[in-house]
Amino acid sequence: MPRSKLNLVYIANDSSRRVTFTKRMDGLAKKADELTNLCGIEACIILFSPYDHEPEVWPSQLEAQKVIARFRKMSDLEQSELMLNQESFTQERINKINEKMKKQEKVNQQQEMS
Amino acid sequence: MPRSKLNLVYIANDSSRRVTFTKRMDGLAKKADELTNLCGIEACIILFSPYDHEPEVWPSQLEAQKVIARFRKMSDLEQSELMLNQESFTQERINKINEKMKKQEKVNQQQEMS
DNA sequence: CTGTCTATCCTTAGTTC
DNA sequence: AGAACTAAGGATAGACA
Repeated sequence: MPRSKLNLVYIANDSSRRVTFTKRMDGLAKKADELTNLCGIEACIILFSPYDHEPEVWPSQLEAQKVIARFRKMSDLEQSELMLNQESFTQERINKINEKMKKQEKVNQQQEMS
Repeated sequence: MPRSKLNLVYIANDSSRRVTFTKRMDGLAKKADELTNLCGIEACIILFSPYDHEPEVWPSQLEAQKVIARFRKMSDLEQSELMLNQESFTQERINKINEKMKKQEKVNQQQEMS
């Protein structure tokens, strides 16, 4: 950003793109480090660079695995909750229909008697 | 950082910690957005806040799933490579860790000076 | 390519409404 | 609570070694 305003577009030049990548990767990691320290939270960053055959992982491979595992668990939990909600919603509809059928039956019986 | 130098430690006060979380989460997402645009790469951030029962995911749930899947695949690949060529791989990692430690040491020294 | 420097732009803690 | 502001500290593009 210094010396010139940021242009948010792909850097065509290979070497300067690589330099920017390294600098900004460091910056991003530092920001993440500050955020997690200041707020006492867990986080991870995964990022693929064409410069390395392994992905960049912050803060560490192990920590990232932990965060991903927790993320997965929560996703699963959410889906279960969603299904539970749908079940109860469906059950509610069934109950309502049953109510209606009972009422209708009652009406039918009364009509037969008269 | 403005009005006072940053103290990189857990913010005890609940409401100001939450404000800082929101601001810095935005900042982090912006930085990640810039990095991925400028360098044409894929990335994701997963982060657990105590303010929400679901995790913050950047740039999106779907994109994160993709990145994680790719990460998993590469991890497997790495393990194969590790077995094939353990020495050079290990040496590379050792070099990287040494680099990181040097950088951190430098940061520590700078912080002590200020 | 890797590291250092610095002018300039960006981010954000504290404040106010 | 939440949005807007602003001074001050931080990040970084480009230049250089």
